[in-house]
Amino acid sequence: MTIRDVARRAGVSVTTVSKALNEYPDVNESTRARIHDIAREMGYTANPIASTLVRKSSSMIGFVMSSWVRESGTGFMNEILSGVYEGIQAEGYEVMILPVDTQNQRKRSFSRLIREYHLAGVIVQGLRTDDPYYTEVTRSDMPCVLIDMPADGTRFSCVMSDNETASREAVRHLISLGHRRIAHIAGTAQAWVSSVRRAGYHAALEDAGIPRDAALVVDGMYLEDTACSAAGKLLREHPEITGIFSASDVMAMGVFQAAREAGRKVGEDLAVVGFDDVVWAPLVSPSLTTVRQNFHGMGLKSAEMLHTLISGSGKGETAVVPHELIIRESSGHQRLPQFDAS
Amino acid sequence: MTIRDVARRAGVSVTTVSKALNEYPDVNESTRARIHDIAREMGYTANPIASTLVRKSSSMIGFVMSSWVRESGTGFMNEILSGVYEGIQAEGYEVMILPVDTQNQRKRSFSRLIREYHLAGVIVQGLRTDDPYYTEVTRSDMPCVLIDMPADGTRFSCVMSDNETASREAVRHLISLGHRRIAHIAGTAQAWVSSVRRAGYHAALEDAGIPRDAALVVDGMYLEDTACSAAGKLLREHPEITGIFSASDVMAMGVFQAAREAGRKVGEDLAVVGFDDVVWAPLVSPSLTTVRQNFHGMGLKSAEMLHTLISGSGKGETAVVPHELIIRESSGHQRLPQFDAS
DNA sequence: TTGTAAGCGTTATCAC
DNA sequence: GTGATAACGCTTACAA
Repeated sequence: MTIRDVARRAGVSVTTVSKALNEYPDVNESTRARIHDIAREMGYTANPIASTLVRKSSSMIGFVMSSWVRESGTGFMNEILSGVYEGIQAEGYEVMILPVDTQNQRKRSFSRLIREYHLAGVIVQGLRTDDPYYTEVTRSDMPCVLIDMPADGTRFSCVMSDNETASREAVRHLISLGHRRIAHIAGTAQAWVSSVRRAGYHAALEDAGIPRDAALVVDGMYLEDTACSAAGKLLREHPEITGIFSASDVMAMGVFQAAREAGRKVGEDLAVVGFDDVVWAPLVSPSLTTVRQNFHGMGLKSAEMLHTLISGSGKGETAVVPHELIIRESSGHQRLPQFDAS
Repeated sequence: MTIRDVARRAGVSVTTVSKALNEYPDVNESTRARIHDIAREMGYTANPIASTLVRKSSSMIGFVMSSWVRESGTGFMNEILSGVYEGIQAEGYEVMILPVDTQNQRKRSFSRLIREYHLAGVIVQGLRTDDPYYTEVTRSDMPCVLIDMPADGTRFSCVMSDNETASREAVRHLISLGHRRIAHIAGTAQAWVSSVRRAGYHAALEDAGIPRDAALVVDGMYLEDTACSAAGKLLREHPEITGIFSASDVMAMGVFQAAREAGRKVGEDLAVVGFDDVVWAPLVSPSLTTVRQNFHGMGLKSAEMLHTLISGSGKGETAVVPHELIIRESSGHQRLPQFDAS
């Protein structure tokens, strides 16, 4: 069934049907109503493929993410996507998920895909700033919302947690428990959030008048293994460390392992705070004190902001989604003052 | 840039270009080669929207799943999708994810969406057999692969774990440890896998000559809370139970909770086996003995089978993806014979 | 306010 | 082997 059938049935031209259904102003109110009724009755909806072809713009959006496997186990991609899908539902977008696969990167160009399918806009999540797709997407003039990435222009919107404040609070928590020698396991240098979280760590130290020590900041590359060996080295060379702030929960697990190997007890003689609050954070032993990010909220917000951009009803802006420090066992209890004098 | 530009550049008609690029036989080999070269040089690729419009078939497939939120925390949707995306990559399909949202079910008809977008086929995951979309999709003549669902026709393909054997092995494991009074927390009756897992449970009992007891099988609805209260009731009314086989890891967590409330020690005086091996199964305390499903493999296989169906190069069939019983702490150790005599 | 007709970029039909 | 030409189903100048 096509628009012609509706036109025939309504006794008008296809033009009128198209205009009526697309809510153009230049169509008689009663005609419009009648056409709407008939269309509903016939169960007609415009073929999106045909209208995309002529309009050169679809109601499909792209969701560019790093590969599925990389996020496997943390579960936050699900959260983000559930938010995105909730956000698009009202406006009737569809979404095309475009996982960046480094292996096939040469084969598929997203900008090509986006152009070919006339995607209305894209949401980009957690790409490194040196990822070819990052520049490819952001260089285009496509409506674009970046999650957890900095905007280098006003044409985009951004949604993110307040990573600096969150990190600052996490470290302040450690300080309030009496810790003074606090290390930081940072993420990849190429990931923008890493530098921001590091800044928050530094800010908290400064707030408390604790001098920075570059030797206490190591790169864990967001990988459990790397974090484990980095933390191990740290604990060996600086046994006076009593607190560690890890830029991700996954890396915090590496710290747990390193602590075990170093004969330290997390939650007792070593306080650990993570970042993300992944699903298993409350389940590990000891349960992990961490910064909860509202991933669902970020997905939802990004969908809403993308719609704003697409509809032209607003400019690009940055949205901050509230976080929350979740205190569990791994950060332990208040340290007794005398323990500090080591 | 369109096909006309390529045609102009090659000094042939658009028809010839189209035929050459689509590998039709009736085009001169040298012409074809030249056109290919020019197209590559110009970076031309056919507009999929336009070709979908005329071909009435796209290279996009649908992935119908239950809502994102429902799977949140288990992480297996990621696994399946990572497999699906790996499987489609070679053939160049795109994927449109269609999460079933019970709230908006009336608003969106998938068969309409599938028809409108001329999807080449669909993969359906874990819908209940009484879900309207299940009948909607399976009743259509669309190439279709069902994950974890029974095929009621030869037009579909199915991919699943051997749920019966897996359950049988899980329960046999409990029996081999010396357990005789073994309860089963089943999933929703409407989910097909539930009945199969229950059958496996019964088969294992029969294998060991242990009489069935209907009172030891309860419905946990795949929910942690429901499983918790069901298991609690079970442990209260049948304190002689020493082993519980749960049809999912999530429900096993409900069992853990119920055991705690009943003063039973999982892994010591109560053996628990789950199903799925979700990401946090090794992290809970005690770590969970469970059946590992190869979700990535299921996704991969389903993509391959869907391609077979779409390309017409094969009939629908059922693929079984290997599972594995992962023995951890929750099933405990060999029970001493004298403990049986209670 | 309504209708006619020309596209959108392809592929399919059918002559040449 | 190759090329006009007519679809595909829709939107949109432009004309009425």
